[in-house]
Amino acid sequence: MDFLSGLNPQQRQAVEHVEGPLLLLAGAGSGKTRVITHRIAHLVTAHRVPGPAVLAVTFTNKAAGEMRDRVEKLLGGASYGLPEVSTFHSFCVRLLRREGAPLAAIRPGFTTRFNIYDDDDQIALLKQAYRALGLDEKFMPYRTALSRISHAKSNHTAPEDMARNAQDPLTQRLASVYERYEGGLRQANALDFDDLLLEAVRLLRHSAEVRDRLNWRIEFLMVDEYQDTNRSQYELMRLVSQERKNICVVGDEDQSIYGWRGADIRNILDFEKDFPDARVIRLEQNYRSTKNILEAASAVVANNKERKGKWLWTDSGEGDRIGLYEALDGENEALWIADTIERHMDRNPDERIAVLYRTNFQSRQIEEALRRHRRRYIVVGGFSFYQRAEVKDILCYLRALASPHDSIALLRILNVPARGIGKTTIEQIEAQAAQNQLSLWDAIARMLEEGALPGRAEAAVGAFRRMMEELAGESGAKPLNDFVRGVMERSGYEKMLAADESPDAESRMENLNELVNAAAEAAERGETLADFLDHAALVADADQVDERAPVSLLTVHNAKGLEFPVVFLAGLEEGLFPHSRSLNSESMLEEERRLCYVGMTRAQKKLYLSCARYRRRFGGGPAEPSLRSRFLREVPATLVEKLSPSRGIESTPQVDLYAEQHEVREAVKKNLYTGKTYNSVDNIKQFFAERGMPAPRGLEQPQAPRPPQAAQPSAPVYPPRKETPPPVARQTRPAAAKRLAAGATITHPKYGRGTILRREGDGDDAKLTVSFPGYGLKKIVERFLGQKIEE
DNA sequence: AGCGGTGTCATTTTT
DNA sequence: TGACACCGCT
Repeated sequence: MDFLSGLNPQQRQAVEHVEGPLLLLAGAGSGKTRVITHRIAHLVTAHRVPGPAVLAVTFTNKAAGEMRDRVEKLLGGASYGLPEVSTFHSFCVRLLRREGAPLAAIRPGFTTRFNIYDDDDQIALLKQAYRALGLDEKFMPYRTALSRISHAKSNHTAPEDMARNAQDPLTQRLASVYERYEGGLRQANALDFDDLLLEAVRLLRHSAEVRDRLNWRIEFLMVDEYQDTNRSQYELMRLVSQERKNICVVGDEDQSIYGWRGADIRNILDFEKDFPDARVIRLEQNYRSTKNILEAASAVVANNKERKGKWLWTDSGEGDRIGLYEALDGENEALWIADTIERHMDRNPDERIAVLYRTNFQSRQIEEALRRHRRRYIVVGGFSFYQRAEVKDILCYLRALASPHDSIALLRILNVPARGIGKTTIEQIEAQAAQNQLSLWDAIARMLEEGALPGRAEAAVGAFRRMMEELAGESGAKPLNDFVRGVMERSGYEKMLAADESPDAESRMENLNELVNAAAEAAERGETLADFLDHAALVADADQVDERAPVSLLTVHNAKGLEFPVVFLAGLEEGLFPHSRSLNSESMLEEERRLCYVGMTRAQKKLYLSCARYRRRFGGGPAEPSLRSRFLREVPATLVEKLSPSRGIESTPQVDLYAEQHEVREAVKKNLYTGKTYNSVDNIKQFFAERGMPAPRGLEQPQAPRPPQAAQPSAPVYPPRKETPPPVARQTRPAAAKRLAAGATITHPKYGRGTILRREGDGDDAKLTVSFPGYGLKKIVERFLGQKIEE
């Protein structure tokens, strides 16, 4: 078989590279998956490398699955043995389960039957730590604490280190939360996602035997999306490849968008330093987008300093210019998007369309507008199957049955369904556990023995314990799916749902049936309960990305790795994209810019950019004026076609147009809009069914006629404002009221440097909304700022 | 133990 | 707007 034909010279070089470190800088749409899979196939067939001696590591299950499929297809049914394609985390789990025993020497209590704690579990553990320390979320939001702890862990900062180096009382206390958090993990013999990597690294450092064995087995290592690796992933990959140095990393520094999660862009920027004899190959030919799209995106990202520098080129034609629409407000932006989508679909019904945005809340208005056109769409993101509350509940039963000392799992189900174990009782048990360093399960046992609980509580807790013991006795005695079903029945969970009259109880029951199906499939594959739980923890596979959906709504982060013929990138405004939290740090701003680059390069044929002059940030408040994103200014004007209505806000609102729009809006509110988010086909179908309407186009066989009231909102007109003068003021009136316009940087005596996002009012009453790094958004009366103006 | 009212707060999220 | 934690009531 020949895996070299059909490749461009650089791709071919990469595929033919055999020994030694290789850095593959693969620009967007440059065919990197093709190169990786072909290189694997080439190694196996031309160089007689046994399949299993190749390890390819990715971040997502989806990427791993795709790669595995493609390699299998390339190698056909031949008997080379298949390479190992795995996510970082599942690779670590496998390693730790199989060969992790030596870790017990340096991590007392560790066994290879550890539990895996996901997000929810982490938060539950944090809550417990807060409670024990008498803290509440006002001290620090859970998410923030979690992120800080995660960063600390990944940098090998122990709780003691954090406490010692703490510069402020907040960090001081966080250190004790961190300590408790770690203690809770140990107590339950649990590893969080960070630990899976960290412990794998520790294992390989600690045990020369395990390390050598692994290095001997894995001859070639490939790492995908290298720009998104964090420190421990980097260390892990180094350890795995240290013997032969046959490490090939593939990535694009311009697409590094997970710095906030600990990804370290230096891993890719410094690869040549870390591996001095590394070969570097750039894949710069883009096979995805038109010339105009590519140039526009490249021009934007070229403003970044932290990059190795690439310039993508393409053989394809110029294509259309980039459409730019400046709407009056978020609603009109959404209406315009929906309208433009309709026109596209009329002309080209088979071209998939994506609407990308920076933050999830933006999807609401767009959904609303699409629903008005009865256009079928999906929202990517949101809850995956295994994260749903009811699924998680049953999984926690299973976990608590498989490992009774998994206190977080036990805590979650202790009184679900309600069985008379109240808050006070739970607190007592927790206190007992904390005092004597026991798991909740052991604490329960001891309190029952000692008669330490009041009569009613004792009966309830005792009954719970007996139930769990009985259930545990049945584990393994019957097929997994029967066991799961049994748990649902005996725990009373099924009964609880049956008694629930609320409309979504039915769908929750369906989800649980689905869980039983999943268990049945696992059983057929010969998996044990423990295998099944690993799978549930590591595979958050959602029923998401429906490839058939003609219109997808998703965040730019979620769009990474995808491509669409038509792409809308919405909400390009200062403070939204780039996000306000990034405005004060150069490196964060560069990440926003990369994010913008990722968004733009998803488009194959047509790219639309849009922004709004006014935007309603949260619920009810008035729409507030906003500034065009700096990224828009970075797109060369020659590549842009302005689509904004000629009759802009400068002109007086025309009453008839406004009235017409107003009517439409009212109709929308009455007939269609419920304020809820519908993100599955079934929901949309149900939504229309409830209202006795025909289902949206594409959902039903006979195509429903276009609703007559779907008017074309072509010339958006803004309702007269009550207080603030029209926004034109800001852009055409040069420095009328002092020079503190949005975008300027100021220095505040207390908060330091900050960027002005908004200005309200005038004269002495002028209020500024300023984003300060580390403090968030603050409103400040201009008068009090004195002369602290920097620019 | 479970409810309803009130206050607070709002990125991005591969595993 | 809407998700949540908390409080006080029953």
